[in-house]
Amino acid sequence: MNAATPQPPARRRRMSRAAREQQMLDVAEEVFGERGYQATSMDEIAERCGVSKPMLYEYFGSKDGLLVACVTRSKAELLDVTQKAMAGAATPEDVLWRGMVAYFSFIDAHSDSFAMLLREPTAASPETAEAVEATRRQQSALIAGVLATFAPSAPADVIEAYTQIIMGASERMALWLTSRPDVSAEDAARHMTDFCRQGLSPYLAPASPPAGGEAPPEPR
Amino acid sequence: MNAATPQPPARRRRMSRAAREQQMLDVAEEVFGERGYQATSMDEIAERCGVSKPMLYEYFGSKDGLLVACVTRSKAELLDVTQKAMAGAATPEDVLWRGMVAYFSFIDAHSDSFAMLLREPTAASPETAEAVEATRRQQSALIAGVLATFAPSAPADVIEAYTQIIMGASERMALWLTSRPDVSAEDAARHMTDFCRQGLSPYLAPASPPAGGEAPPEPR
DNA sequence: TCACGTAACCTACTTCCGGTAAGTTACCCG
DNA sequence: CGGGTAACTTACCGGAAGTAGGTTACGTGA
Repeated sequence: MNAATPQPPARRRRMSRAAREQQMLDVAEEVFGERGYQATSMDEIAERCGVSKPMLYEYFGSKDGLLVACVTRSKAELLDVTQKAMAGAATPEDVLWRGMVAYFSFIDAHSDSFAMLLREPTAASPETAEAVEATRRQQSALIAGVLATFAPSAPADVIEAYTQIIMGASERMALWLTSRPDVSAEDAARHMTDFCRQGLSPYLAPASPPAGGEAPPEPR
Repeated sequence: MNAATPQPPARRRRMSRAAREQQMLDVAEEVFGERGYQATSMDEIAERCGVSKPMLYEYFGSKDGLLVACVTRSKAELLDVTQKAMAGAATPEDVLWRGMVAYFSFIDAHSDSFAMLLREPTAASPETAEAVEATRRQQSALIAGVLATFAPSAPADVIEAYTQIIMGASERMALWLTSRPDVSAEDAARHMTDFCRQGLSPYLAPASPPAGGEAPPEPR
């Protein structure tokens, strides 16, 4: 793959800690995405970085540590994109719609590495799984917040349960999306918002204006 | 460690292929559940079976193969229990309710090993992940069937999407359930059915009788 | 009841990979 | 231009997956 590009400057350069770290994460994300966590060896990642294995351990401590770093970075980016997208919304419905579109679009664009992120994160030790679960909690917090404004009359346990429902549904939907080239991110978002709007209807804020207008393109 | 217990019947018995296979699956499910996939060694499973490692390879080919066999067996059992529970239902709503209760109850009862099943299955090679995904498709088929009777007016793509939504939501909900001792399987089932009934309402069969009566205990 | 074939089983190994110790080299700064 | 530091390497260990080939218990027919 890189046989034709033996690095323009044939000499390998020393890089600053920060730069090397980002490069390692880029490479690791790519290789994990290609091969899966198990099938990836640290030696291969190191080689693709043009560096030797102990460097990876210097920076990330362990293979698990590297995976967690990848997941953390990607999820943070995903969360950021989603949050920014929702910021411009007027109505709660619009928040939901924009959030979903941003979420699915991002995953669709990064599908190769994200398939791993959505399924692989639990690959290793319980502590690793816990670290990954922690990033998921950030996302739950965001969703719970949306739900609380969207359905202010819902009791706390319902909010909590529905947060889990929406998280699980979104992840599975994202996986489905990556396996179906004919389904667009908007399609996925529309199905999700349709389902969720109805699901939440018993708790809907009564004061919701008569449909934003540019928001969800109508259940067809 | 085992110095004090030199096995009550000091002689180890030879077992038939079928019996040994089931015992191995039982032990593997237990150990995977305790330690997680990665942290479990084939030697440990073999030792707990009172047998040596090559036997495991004789029967299951590889560590992945053993995991797949565990998952397949458990998921088949889960599917069976769920299907049987739904068989006795009168209305579509009741089908949904009974299915959910059976599903969550089963997972709650087997929580230790099922936490692994729900999160760990993708831990290994892509082929393994695919094998596990295949068992998931059986479950999708069941759900899609329920949806088709529940919401006969829904178009095919909606059925498909909602199937994924419900699968993901159920799995996430199951995970949440196992981490929350104060939440019962019925609680989880109630939240799911409430949400789904509403979510599906635009496509509901018009002829659905005015609420079963003994089915979902009312959204509180 | 005893030989005998087969299938369950084991010992002893190779290989591969995660992880580490200890030494080396490029670069920055005075 | 010399010294110090931080990026980097080689060469190794231990442990677990997977395997080759031999051994022993058990059912079965004479």
